[in-house]
Amino acid sequence: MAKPQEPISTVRKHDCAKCPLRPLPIFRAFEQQELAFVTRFKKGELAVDKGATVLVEGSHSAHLYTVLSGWGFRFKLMPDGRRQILNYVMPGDLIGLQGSLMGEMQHSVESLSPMLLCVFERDQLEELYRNHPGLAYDITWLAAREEQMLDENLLSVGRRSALERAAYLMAFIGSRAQAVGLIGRRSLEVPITQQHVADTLGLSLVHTNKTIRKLSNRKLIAWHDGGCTILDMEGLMVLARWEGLGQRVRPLV
Amino acid sequence: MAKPQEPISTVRKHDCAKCPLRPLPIFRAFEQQELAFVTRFKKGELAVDKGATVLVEGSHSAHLYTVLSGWGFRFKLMPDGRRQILNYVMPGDLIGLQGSLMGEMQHSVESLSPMLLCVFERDQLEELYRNHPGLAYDITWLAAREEQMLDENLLSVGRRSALERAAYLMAFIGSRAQAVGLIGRRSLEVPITQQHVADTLGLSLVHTNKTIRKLSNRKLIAWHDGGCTILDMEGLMVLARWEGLGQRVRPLV
DNA sequence: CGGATCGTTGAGAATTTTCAAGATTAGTGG
DNA sequence: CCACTAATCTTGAAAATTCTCAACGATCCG
Repeated sequence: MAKPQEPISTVRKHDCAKCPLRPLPIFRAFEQQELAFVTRFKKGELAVDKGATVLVEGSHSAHLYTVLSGWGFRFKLMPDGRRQILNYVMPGDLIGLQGSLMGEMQHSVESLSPMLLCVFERDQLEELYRNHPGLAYDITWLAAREEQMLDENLLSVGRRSALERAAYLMAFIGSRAQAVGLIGRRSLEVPITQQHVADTLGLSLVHTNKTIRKLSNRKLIAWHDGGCTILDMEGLMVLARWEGLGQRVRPLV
Repeated sequence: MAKPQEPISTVRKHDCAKCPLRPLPIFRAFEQQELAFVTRFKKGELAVDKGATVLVEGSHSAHLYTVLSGWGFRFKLMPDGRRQILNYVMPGDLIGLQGSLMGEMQHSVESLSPMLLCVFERDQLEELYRNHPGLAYDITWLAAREEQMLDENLLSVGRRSALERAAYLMAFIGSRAQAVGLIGRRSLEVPITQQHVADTLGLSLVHTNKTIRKLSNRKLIAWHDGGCTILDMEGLMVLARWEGLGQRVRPLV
């Protein structure tokens, strides 16, 4: 596991009206009035390095974030150090909602690359719900989407073989990343280590290594130090017996 | 797997003002005005038998439900029949939200006992968000809680040994059931088969049987045909290395 | 150079699955 | 009442998967 570093905050603030994410076809268009509120809701930006702990289990964060750029992951630890990665976070994802609503964070979030996060204040959530039902609905929508992804991940860890699981994970990450333009058409590059894969799939590092090798041999992915490239999304999905996410237009808060 | 039966609907309608659930200490008190809306929001009740399919993957349900009484579970199937149980549903739980928000159900729900469900209409969700921000907030809260439980389940399936996993599951179900008065102080009776346990833990039926035997031998649970009794919640939690759910007061919609 | 991270490999050990069979119980139709 | 079926739980043993242990190679960086 990478040694977590401290977040580094910056003052620079992207204008929500010129949000680089919102024009993507995957995100629904916003009303002028919604945009205005979000602009006001946004308190600033947080820039973190690769390997930084963005949110930590057990803490009471006063903030929630929307990922503007970069990769990260959500995870839980057991007292004896076993780690389970729950999901990956990518641009457009809202993180810290659980902590904001229910008080204490029940999981941590760490970055896989430098990340830029839009910072919102928990205390303004109430106002959002009171005055902007459309945005409130969007937040619930995003929570339901996270739940749906967790359902898929749980099915995978519980019922797929090691090889299927690894194929599913690569296809899952790849298709999500593609939808938000994180990876180009020809450079499906994912910045994770085999330890991350192991902790996501619920497998040992050694067995993960051997499983990844099989995917490489089949030319479905290519692994290089500190990351991998997805070569054949279609093939991965077939191997995993996975239908793919319904990638419908979604809100961006 | 039990053969799913058809739901049976009834006309009888509990008065929300006399809701048998709301007085429980685990649920937060409602404003008079919230209660009034919920009463209007509630379209009726659905009574289903044990083994009924309440919601089915792939369908577009126009309803969502709050469980008034009984047990059930959420699950996903793979094309070849492998089944993963994602979570259990108990009184006070809201089901069908994913389907209502995102269109198509991505999982199914089946009953483990006769159940009584309060029926709400998807179309009125919008009005709820527009006019009752407190309730909207509650719904998001419930979605976040579901996500939190899924996180725990995923950690368990991914990183706990078979014995720990089984212990966790029993403690998890037991503590949730206790919180909503589903099981009395001395009769911690859970109506599930070993096949359900296997499909929850991601284990084979045979190995699940042997694992459950170990829990029985340690006097942590007692298994009888078609269900089990939890004997030692504390012991189960220690064995699973599980801290328990933060059982805070929660909303009931 | 020395330390740290990351990936790779072989081999034995442990866990878990699969296969096959049987016991018990409850319900059903004759 | 009885024969029969279906569901559930049990058990043993072989097979397959996965884990642990123990190395080692490569790269990067101060």
